[in-house]
Amino acid sequence: MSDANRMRMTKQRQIILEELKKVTSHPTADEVYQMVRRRMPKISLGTVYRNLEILAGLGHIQKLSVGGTQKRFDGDISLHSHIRCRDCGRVADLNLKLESHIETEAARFTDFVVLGHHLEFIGICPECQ
Amino acid sequence: MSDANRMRMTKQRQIILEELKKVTSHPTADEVYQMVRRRMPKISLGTVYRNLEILAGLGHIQKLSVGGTQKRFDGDISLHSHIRCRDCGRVADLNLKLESHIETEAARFTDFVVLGHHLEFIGICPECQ
DNA sequence: GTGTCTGCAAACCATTTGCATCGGT
DNA sequence: ACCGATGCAAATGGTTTGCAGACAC
Repeated sequence: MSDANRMRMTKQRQIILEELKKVTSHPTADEVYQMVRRRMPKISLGTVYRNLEILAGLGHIQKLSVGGTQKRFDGDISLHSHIRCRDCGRVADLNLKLESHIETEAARFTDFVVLGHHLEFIGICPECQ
Repeated sequence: MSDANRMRMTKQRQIILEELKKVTSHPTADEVYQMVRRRMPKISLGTVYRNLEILAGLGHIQKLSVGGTQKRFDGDISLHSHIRCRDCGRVADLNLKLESHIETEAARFTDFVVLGHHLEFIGICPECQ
């Protein structure tokens, strides 16, 4: 699964990756499915889920830990924060970064080993205002 | 729903609130159900879900927007960040707060109306290390 | 040829909901 | 008495999985 040596670059996987790199939205698995289906009508939703998981594991895409019921995926793997619409769930990028030592700082307050962080804003998108 | 005047303080609702205020963990709906069941064995899971939603709407408890598949609830309604265990999903408080200007700052970078933010750390809890 | 990947459909799991009845105010 | 709340069970919705055949290497 996470061993790139044994991973096959199937047509399905290729197209999922391409479509995700094309957009700046942060599609849910089902939205990726709809996008990919235009180019490959026979692909199954299960395959989309499996590949999103694999591609995220390899670091080619990002699985977003945002609120809401559905997971969202991002073709942009750079560290950046997001804002989610309270009303429609849409997610947009927000180019605000925390100082890089925030995790070191956080480690002082917990007995957990700190691995990373997410900053998410909640708001109302232009469409919903 | 959100009109406190019309809300009845049923025994179920009372106990759910009490149990949640008792603990510093951040239980899932099912964990709350298990806690409440000790005092009220006939309560239904549906009632727990309905009341958690209502209590959160009234601001008596907090619904956490953390990653993971299950929603979690917090009897502590103060603004604070959390750290979630990558391996077991456990959530703990982390007394690290961002400067209060962060939302005003964020508003400059987006066309969303900014309403709030969540800061979540990911790590490995003592049990899982 | 081998072993991973796919499509399909069924299974899973957290959460929500319809409904008849109950109980707070 | 009114109308919101409960218990129960079925429905929902997103995601995962088992399996037999297909395909990348």
